[in-house]
Amino acid sequence: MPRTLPEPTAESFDLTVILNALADPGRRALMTALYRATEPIDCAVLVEKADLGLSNPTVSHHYRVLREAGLTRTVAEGRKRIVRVRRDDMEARFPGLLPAVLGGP
Amino acid sequence: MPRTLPEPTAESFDLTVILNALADPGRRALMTALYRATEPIDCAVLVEKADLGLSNPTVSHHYRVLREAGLTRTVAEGRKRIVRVRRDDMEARFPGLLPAVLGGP
DNA sequence: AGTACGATTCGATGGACGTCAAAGAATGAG
DNA sequence: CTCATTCTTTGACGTCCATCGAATCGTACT
Repeated sequence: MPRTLPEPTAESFDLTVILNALADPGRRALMTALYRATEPIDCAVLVEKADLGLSNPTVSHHYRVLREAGLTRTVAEGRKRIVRVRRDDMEARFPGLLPAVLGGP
Repeated sequence: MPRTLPEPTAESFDLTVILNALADPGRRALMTALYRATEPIDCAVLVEKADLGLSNPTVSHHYRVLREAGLTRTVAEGRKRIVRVRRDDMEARFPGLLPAVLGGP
């Protein structure tokens, strides 16, 4: 039974929070890898792709920051966490921001 | 005799530093006001436009952070500081970033 | 039930950041 | 030359943040 973890509405996005989230190299590495993936992806798989040298609690913390900034949507499916970029909401509120920061269209 | 204050080359721009600079509301207010101005502008005039409730040392600190991130170019002319956005360098390194963050084209 | 596994939370620690008051240059006026 | 004005630097203070180890929680598998 999939549960969507708490996240802000697109209307309540705060640019300061978003830029702070993207300002951290680890989080941006996660976002870049996630941004390239066209499909929702398992958090554990993504963190391997990003290849950060960070402990599990720290990675979990970064996922939370990204989600609470509105950059990602996380769905809990059993033990796994499936994460994706909220492209449409981000494009609606801050057009062109993600492409500019993460590269590519 | 105008002196250009120290600044990084466009090649050495660091996205982490740039996003950190833009993540602060006060600095972003300065940048937004500066971005709208098509001409180089006196720092003191700009800070009035932005209307931050900050002390002089703090404003000076923010100007320095923006400059050292590569976002602005500051030229000292006598007692004045003339500042402008490094549009071309920013567009060359991170196309679309400033428009996306500061709004408008 | 019990165990194993993945993710989160808690507590602590070290460092970075924003802020200001006071001291320190630099420049223009008298 | 001296003084006054304006910006910058320094030092200090409080706060926030990234990070990790250990403990906790929830789920799946036997």
